Amino acid sequence: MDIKNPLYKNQGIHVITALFTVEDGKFKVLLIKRNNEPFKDMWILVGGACYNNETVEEAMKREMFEKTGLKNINTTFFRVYSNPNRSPLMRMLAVVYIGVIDCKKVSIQKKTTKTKDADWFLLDRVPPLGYDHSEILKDATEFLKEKMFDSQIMKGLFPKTFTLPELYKAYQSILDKGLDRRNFRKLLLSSGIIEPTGQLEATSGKKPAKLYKFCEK
Amino acid sequence: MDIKNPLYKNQGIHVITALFTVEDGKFKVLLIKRNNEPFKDMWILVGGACYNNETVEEAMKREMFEKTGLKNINTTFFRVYSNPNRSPLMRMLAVVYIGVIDCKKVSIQKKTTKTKDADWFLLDRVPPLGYDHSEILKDATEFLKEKMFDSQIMKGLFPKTFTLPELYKAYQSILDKGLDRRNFRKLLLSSGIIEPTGQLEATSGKKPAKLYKFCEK
DNA sequence: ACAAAAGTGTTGCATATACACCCATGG
DNA sequence: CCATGGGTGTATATGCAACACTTTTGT
Repeated sequence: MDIKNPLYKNQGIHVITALFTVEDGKFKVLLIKRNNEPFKDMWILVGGACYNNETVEEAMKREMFEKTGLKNINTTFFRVYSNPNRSPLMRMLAVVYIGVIDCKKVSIQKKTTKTKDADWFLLDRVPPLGYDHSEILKDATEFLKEKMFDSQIMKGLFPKTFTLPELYKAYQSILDKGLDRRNFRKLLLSSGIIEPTGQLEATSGKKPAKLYKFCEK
Repeated sequence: MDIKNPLYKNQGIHVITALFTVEDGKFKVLLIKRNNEPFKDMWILVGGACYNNETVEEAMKREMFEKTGLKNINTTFFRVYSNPNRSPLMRMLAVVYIGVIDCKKVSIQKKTTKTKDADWFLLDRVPPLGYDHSEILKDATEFLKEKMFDSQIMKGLFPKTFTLPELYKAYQSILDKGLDRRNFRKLLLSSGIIEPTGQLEATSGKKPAKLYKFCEK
């Protein structure tokens, strides 16, 4: 392979994460505001370029840390965007991940050398995004709704333990529709993605709920 | 983005297709023999580098044509392989597709400038492959077996019409196990991925079977 | 004993599985 | 009329959806 060949040279890989949360019953996504061209001052999903010595998973984690200060984020591969013109300066392939975390358990770094702001946005209040990130976000939201029921994708929202009523409310917020409370319970319990811990929540004023956790692996 | 930055420069994208067939009841994969370093004289899956002006889908189709002479192959995205050392000369991300075709309806170009041979291999007779293609082939085979029942991934084997007994035999060959003939019929008919054409096969010596086709889109 | 929220159960419908018989054709 | 292979049906089990009642706690 001739790395001077103009057909191949100057290709790059974007690693992007659509990071979601549920805060006070509201479904939100994390965006960062760019400090440099291209798309200076525009909001985009968290991400950046993959280095030569990294897997895309490693690059995705590094970029998340560099641009938001977040570490150990649980993410799932989503898909690849490869339109040659999706980035204006050079040809950048995009490898996109999806994650969900509890925004109250972390603090987001607002400014870095490459970003001038970072914040959680309600899904119906997202501004036009740089690159093709508006399209990516739309697709990623659909994907999350589908995969919530048969994957550990929601583990990041409840990394330790949770009650079924808590989980139920989070699912309703993301799906933006009502679910049968009792069937939801049966569905999740029989799915094999969560397991009981045998403990009860610390409560006040009502019947304490049982604590569950997402299964390991 | 600084394209002289050694962290980013000289990255490339491999587009790879695990192309399968069923010939005389035998499940096979198409391999090509390399003519150049690296992995000179070794067999690999069909693929090559993505150009700057192509989507990965377009590159996948071009590479398929250049290295085998095959056009209009129906493929499905499988996954990304990003180990930085998976290619020895430079960092190459791999975007992998899966397809299934009828090998009797096409002729494979044996030699090109980059390949010195091309052939269908029984899955249990595949030699050690170049790059990380042995691992990719193993993963892709698993994926095919799972997706056969709820996607159009098998459309390439029967691009026009087929009978249910023909389809049944192909499925058994790929899964390498027995299925209930009558339940297979009901499963496929109710899946919505195939539809009857109203016609019968041209037969000799037995009851003619009805012809079906994969639904459009 | 009451309010509030957690937890459990039942029934019907749809889908999947296991299994047996009938039908159309060519020779 | 028979051999070959295609096509259909039924009974059972399993999974999902709609729906109502009981339990536990703090006050």
